[in-house]
Amino acid sequence: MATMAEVAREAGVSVATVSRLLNQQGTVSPNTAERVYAAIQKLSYEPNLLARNFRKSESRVILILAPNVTNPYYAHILSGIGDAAAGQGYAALIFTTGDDPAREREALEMLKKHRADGAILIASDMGCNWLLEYADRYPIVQCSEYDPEVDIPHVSIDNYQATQESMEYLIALGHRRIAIISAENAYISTSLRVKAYRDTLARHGIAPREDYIAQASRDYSFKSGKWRAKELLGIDPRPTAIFCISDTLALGAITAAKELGLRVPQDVTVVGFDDVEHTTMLHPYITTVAQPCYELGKQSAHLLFARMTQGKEIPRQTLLKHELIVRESSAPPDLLE
Amino acid sequence: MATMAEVAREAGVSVATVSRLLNQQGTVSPNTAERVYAAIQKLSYEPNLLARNFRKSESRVILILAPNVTNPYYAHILSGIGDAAAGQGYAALIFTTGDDPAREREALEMLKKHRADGAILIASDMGCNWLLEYADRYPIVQCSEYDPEVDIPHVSIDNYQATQESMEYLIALGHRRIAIISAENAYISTSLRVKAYRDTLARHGIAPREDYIAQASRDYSFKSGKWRAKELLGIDPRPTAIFCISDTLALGAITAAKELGLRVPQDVTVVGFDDVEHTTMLHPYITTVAQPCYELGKQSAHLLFARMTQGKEIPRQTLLKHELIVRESSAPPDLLE
DNA sequence: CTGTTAGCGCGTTCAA
DNA sequence: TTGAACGCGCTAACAG
Repeated sequence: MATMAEVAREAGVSVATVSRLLNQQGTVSPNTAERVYAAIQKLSYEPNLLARNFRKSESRVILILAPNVTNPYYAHILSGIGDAAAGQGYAALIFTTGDDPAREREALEMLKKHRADGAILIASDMGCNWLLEYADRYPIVQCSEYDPEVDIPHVSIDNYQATQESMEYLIALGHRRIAIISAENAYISTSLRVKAYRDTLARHGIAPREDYIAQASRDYSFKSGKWRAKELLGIDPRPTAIFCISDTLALGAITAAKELGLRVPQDVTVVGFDDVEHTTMLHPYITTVAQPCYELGKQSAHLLFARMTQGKEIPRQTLLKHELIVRESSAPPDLLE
Repeated sequence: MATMAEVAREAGVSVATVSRLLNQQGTVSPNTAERVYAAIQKLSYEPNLLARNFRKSESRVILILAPNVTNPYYAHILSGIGDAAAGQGYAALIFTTGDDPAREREALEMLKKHRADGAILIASDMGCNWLLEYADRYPIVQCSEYDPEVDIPHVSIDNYQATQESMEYLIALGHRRIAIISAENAYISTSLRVKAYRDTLARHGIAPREDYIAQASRDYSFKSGKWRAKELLGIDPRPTAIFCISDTLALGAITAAKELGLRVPQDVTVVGFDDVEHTTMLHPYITTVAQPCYELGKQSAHLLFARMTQGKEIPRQTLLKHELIVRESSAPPDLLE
């Protein structure tokens, strides 16, 4: 592999000139520029990023932490981040944490070691005692989840508002016995959705029943959704609608209903959250709140770049637009029952 | 951020000693070792990977090229690669190519620039004229797709054998009018599957009908599967079974059947390929060929590491086990029709 | 507009 | 067992 010194010798100039040309720093006469380019061509020179990055003390890498990479919700966010990063000449280093704070912390060490210039935390619900220290010293942005008490820039949607809209929609349809399948995690999205669920019911004078509030596994697994739904649908009086805080859970609820001989939406309405694409592949298509996953990722990356260049003078919170999409899994309750 | 020199000064030793200790190179007396560790602790020193990697002329990064990151098939492979890489102290740099050879090539330039030590190409159907040059100079491994004519190590499954098993299964069920939905791409998996489809029919004395052979979009989109299936199901005589080369296409075929008022599997059998998890979320559960995606990724990474350490003396082809999983979407044809 | 030069932080000789 | 010294390839400050 040719080095810059060799190129310089070949072109009969100094390394500084070659460097200047490559970095559009200062000015180089068209004449010598041409000679240098010829030399580069001839030796098929490629700059050594190991050396360049070392010299400039930057890695041009951003760290992405996600619970996993197979959940389509995360995958779409990653996609948005990846494209935005590539557009800025950055590479995305993806670390999966499996929701393990220890691995999360371990990954953030990469920042200290100069393996990455900044980090985006996707769906991290960390205690934030020590996270803030990192965010103070390094550019860190959170995506989709965050701690409202902690001052770390983040991109998300208005989970409270989105849930409220879903609930208003269900109530307008005529539903009164509305259950919810939430999840056993500490995500802000989860608590905001549960809160909006309770508040909206209360505002309409509907007393929330504690047995209508179920919790699925922390990773929103299909199976846990199915089990919780079966329990809910066994309650007397049976809920006429189930609001699920993720599409996977909604799919589980629909399967549970079918296995109990209940039709969706005629016998029970099911509403999801996220709008991951594979739910549009089989009937009934799910009524759900669409999140702009790709955009969530893209904006997170842009926010991170802003943080890296402009320092801490960036917005603390960016909320993107959601959208309630009404499809087939929701209908008015059967009032004759 | 403290440097090694500062640690050395603090401990009253030379940088060489600190370095030796950190790299378990040579020997350091327990006495001084302790002093050095104390200094490291006190200054909370972290080695600068930028400098270390530069010095050792290695990036400890492997490049992953994938068409996208949202297709669950790729996502699971990425998951396997990521875990294997992390286990070896490597970071996985994921680049999405959108099936664009230009972007693929651009990404491989990273190898020349020393941004990565090796690369894994997932589902790359490149012409391979120039790919071989790269593979000759750098550690490169292909995952899932490869060119049989080109000598690049790869990990995949036996697509021919797997398809043959599916076809034998359908024929054993009594099917004779079997259609296939393939895809408009140049993947080896596609051509092997189509070939096995034809060969197996022929071996059973069934003349293949060209109009039973459909091609969906190159990325196996749900919609294209649906359209192709609708066309196939409109043919007289109507096929009693459709073999799809991906689960997404199978989902499309099932939807098409439903929209035409046909029941699966009573009126038409549908078989898929890949066994991506979300197909187990809604009925009918698909009969499909399961690919060990995670393992495919993991083995690819191990193969790459072998290539990086042992040079070119590694197996050219690694074939992992597939499995035909019979579920609900397949049944004997209705012989009374 | 161009060349000389000084490190960046580390690993690794070679001597002691 | 330890230390002194060199250089990886590049950028940037300075001098010309």
